Amino acid sequence: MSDKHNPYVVAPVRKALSVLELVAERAHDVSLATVTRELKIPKTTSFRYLQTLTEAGFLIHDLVNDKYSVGPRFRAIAKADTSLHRLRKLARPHMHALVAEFNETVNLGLMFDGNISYVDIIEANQSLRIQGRVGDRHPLHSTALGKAILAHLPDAQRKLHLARPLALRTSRTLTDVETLERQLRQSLKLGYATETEENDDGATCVGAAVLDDIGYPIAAISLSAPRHRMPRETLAKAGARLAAAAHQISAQIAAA
Amino acid sequence: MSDKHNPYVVAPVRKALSVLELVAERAHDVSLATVTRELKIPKTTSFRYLQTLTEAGFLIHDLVNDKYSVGPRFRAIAKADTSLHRLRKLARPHMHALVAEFNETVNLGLMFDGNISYVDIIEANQSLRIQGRVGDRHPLHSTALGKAILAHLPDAQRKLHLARPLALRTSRTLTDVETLERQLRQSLKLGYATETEENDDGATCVGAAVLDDIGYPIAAISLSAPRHRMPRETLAKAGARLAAAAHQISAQIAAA
DNA sequence: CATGCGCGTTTCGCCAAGCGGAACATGCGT
DNA sequence: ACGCATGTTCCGCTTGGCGAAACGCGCATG
Repeated sequence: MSDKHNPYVVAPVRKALSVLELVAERAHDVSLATVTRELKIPKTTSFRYLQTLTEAGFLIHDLVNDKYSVGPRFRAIAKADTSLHRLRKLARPHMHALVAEFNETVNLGLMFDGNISYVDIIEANQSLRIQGRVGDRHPLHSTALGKAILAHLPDAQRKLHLARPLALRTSRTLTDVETLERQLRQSLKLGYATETEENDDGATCVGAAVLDDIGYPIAAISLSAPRHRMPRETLAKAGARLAAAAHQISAQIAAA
Repeated sequence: MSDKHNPYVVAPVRKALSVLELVAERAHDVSLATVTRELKIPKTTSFRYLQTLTEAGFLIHDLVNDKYSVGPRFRAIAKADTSLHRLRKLARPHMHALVAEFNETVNLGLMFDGNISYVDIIEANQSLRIQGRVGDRHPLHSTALGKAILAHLPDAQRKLHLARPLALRTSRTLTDVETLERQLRQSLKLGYATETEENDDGATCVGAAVLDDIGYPIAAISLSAPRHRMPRETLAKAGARLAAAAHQISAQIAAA
């Protein structure tokens, strides 16, 4: 594509990104005149792109000095991207180790819009396996990922989540808040959460929360297997291993 | 501006940034269909913006899974911005302390395109003071900032810079490479560089390099004063203090 | 103090490119 | 094998992105 002109490129977008790059890479605030001179574009064009990037929050306009610099939206998404990229990077070796040990699918998920969002999945090398998909959303209350996160939330936040209607996913889905709260307290003690056919028939999962440096649950990892491959002892062993892995990931995150 | 429509905003740019935000904030790779659904835009429009952002390097397109994720150009400028922002933030208190102690102007500069670029300046509280401007470019060989950086460059890089024509800024500008090399070696020993009326008539400056964690000079700080306010003892004292400040800034940078 | 210049902002007419719907291509699931 | 969802290509339309010119403002200079 570098030697072939892409007919779908929207030229104003391309040029505005050049303006953003110039401002972000310059060590100091940039004037409209500097943008015009260095990118060799008409000053009304510079003016429009600077206004657009500022309106979108990617730049800020210092009205006193008539200079532009990087804005909060750019920094926010840069930080989001860095955090997520780093979380995945730190978690992956642990997930691979868990798959190697148990030969079951291991998932990394985040809480997003009051649900669990699957961020990364490393699949077991078996024909019969629990198969989530990256990008899928599932409820908090009926997944091991979700329950692990709920267990570590501050009381007020957890109560808010559990106050919402709790969907029946299977006949075994827990929807009684008191029962759930009791289970979550137990999970907090154990260091891992479990769900048995609460989200998908035939599936058992065990999950553990990944915490930030102040103990807030930012993600969770889980291991999923068909129920018959998860006798009580295996579940407890997997739970302990997930808790240890989640703890290591949390420590690595905090060490930055 | 939030309750008033800005007529200069370029709509495609604004919308494309929304696409970039969506992808950067999503914890996993995003499909064209997801962008279309979540931003409620026609799929050909999604397609165009995704192609444009990818062409610009802000996103990458995983052709196997037909998913988009954050690309190298976005990460590069995010990193550049973070680094510069952090450098300024770490340096500022040290610069303020130096101004407080000597009551002369203190500058932070970077090497940029073979010149020194002034990034931040804290001015002395005196009528007669040396007045640079943020954004100004000056030669390496005739400024304390530049000489401090040159002193710490690897031999090959320093030789390349000194091989270029060395402009006469004042009658005292050094242009003989051997003399400069000898002075730079001395600066390396002292921990600071000086220039006396080599860049501006009447001005004396002393500067020290800020190094990264592998010892490469990424920036420099300097103090500028009218020559008569800089007797030999003051110069030496300022030099030692600048060296100490630069060293502390370097350590803070490395501690991340 | 007046003038000129540089910079940023506003206006205006032009035209081409951005837009979006439709059609097409592909791959996957049933 | 068929239907559906997703991604890509095509096409005609219209409107908004463009850039030159004009205007406003502030600063430097004589």
